[in-house]
Amino acid sequence: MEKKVRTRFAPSPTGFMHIGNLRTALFEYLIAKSGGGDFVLRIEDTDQNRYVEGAEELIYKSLKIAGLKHDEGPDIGGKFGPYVQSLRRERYMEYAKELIDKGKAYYCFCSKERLESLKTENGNEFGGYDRHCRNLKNEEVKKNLSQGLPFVIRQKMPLGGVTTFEDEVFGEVTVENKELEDQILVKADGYPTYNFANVIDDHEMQITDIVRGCEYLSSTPKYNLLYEAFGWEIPRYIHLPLIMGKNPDGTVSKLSKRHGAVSFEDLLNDGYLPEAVINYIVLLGWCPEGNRELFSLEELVKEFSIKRISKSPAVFDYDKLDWFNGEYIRKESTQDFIKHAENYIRQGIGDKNFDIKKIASVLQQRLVKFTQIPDMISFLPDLPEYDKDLFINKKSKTNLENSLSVLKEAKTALENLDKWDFESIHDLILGLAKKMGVKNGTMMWPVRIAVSGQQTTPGGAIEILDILGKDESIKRISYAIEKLS
RNA sequence: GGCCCGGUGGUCAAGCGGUUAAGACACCGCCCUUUCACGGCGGUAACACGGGUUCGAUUCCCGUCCGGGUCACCA
Repeated sequence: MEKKVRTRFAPSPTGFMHIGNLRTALFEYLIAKSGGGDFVLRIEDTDQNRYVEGAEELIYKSLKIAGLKHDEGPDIGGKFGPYVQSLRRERYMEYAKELIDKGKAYYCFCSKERLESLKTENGNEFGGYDRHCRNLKNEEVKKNLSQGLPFVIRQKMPLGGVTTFEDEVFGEVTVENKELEDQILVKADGYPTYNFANVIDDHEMQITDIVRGCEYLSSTPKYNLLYEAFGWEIPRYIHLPLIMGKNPDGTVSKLSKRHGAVSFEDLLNDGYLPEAVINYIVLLGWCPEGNRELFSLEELVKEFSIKRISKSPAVFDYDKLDWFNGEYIRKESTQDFIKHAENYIRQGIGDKNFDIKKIASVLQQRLVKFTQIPDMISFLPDLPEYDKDLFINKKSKTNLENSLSVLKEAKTALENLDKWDFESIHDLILGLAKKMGVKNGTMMWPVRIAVSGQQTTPGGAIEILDILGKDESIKRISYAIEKLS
């Protein structure tokens, strides 16, 4: 029987959810779920210098918002716990010692200063560790230990030969062992390094599929050597192509802070919907079989296939994200949209008592992201100062003269209108246009300019009149008439 | 610099030896229209280069070039 798929998301608590990490989590989730397996969350906090307050909560929160529900984790438990590495600290040392006994690892007493001088000495910034302590005599090791000398434990790499592994997306990758440094497994503070803790935990938690960014591709042989040293089964590797960001000079590099908002929280604060972000990033390095692009998470679970993960890096493109966001905004129910937009709308209209629902319905059809709202509707509470040339529009056949007469007619008609709603205003204005023998545009354009003071607006003349209300609308039209007289 | 990986329009991408080389975003034009947006229609635009293999290469192999990743007591 096929073993049940188990993937894990293993972030370190850095205080933000990098978009690359989110994408990795998403793929891990999809691989687990599409195979009917489990998705495990493990916190990798082995760097005690990097402790960030509240970081773990942020991880839970982000996963929840993204809809990536884990089956095991620090917050919900599971039979392979604890799921926080600092809580598993003792076992790593035991495993490291086991490796020493097996002759696959060794104590190293080199000082950081010595290591540093190794690099500067020969002007060789890429020079690695010189394996100084690899062949220390047993007595010497014992002596150093008993003297309480600080030490690290290093992995003993084979000096020759090659290590080959199979990656599900990149295929067979071979690295010469001499390229592999005797990497540190246990640090001087007794904590394991990422590379070591990762292997131990993945094995203990019975992770079957290791999914991660392909920046780990070249260090994977080190992992395999560890698995082999322990005699453990090597998991499947699934390395994901990197997400790149555009640099100001036109080049690209691994997406990072300098490319702007790249954490999930930033994107959310920027007015993007989580569903849109998820949908967009899943298409970065993966594509479905057909031409469809819009997918819910559940649909992705059905559709996902490791076979269709691509190898080449993908540039993160805000234009496309914007498009997805617009699509998702338009798909929202009116209720949901209002829920998401309300605060932004209130921010835009200040203390004015406009109908939020009416504003929302006008916005939903043309919004790209929620943060645009205040600017888009700022003309509602306060009529901006504008140039009367705005009344001139070729397509609508308007000029200063006919705008004035249209506005005068509109004003009196509007003043006599008792019932102020979309329907009534609509009929009135259109009737007026007919009466005056002008095309609708010639009627609407001046009115819209008069009540908005802007060349482009969300919604047309009638919607704006409706939102503004009778008094304010007439006030603005009067002002325009004055301006044109 | 060593090693590893990649290279189809500006971006995401299908393709898997024979295609008029899909589709989406962006851009441009037209239509719709009450401005904008939405929607509809159309358009510009790509197989990095050089060698092989083959009747035939975007597709397979090699080299070059370009891009990225990695070389921490970070993850």
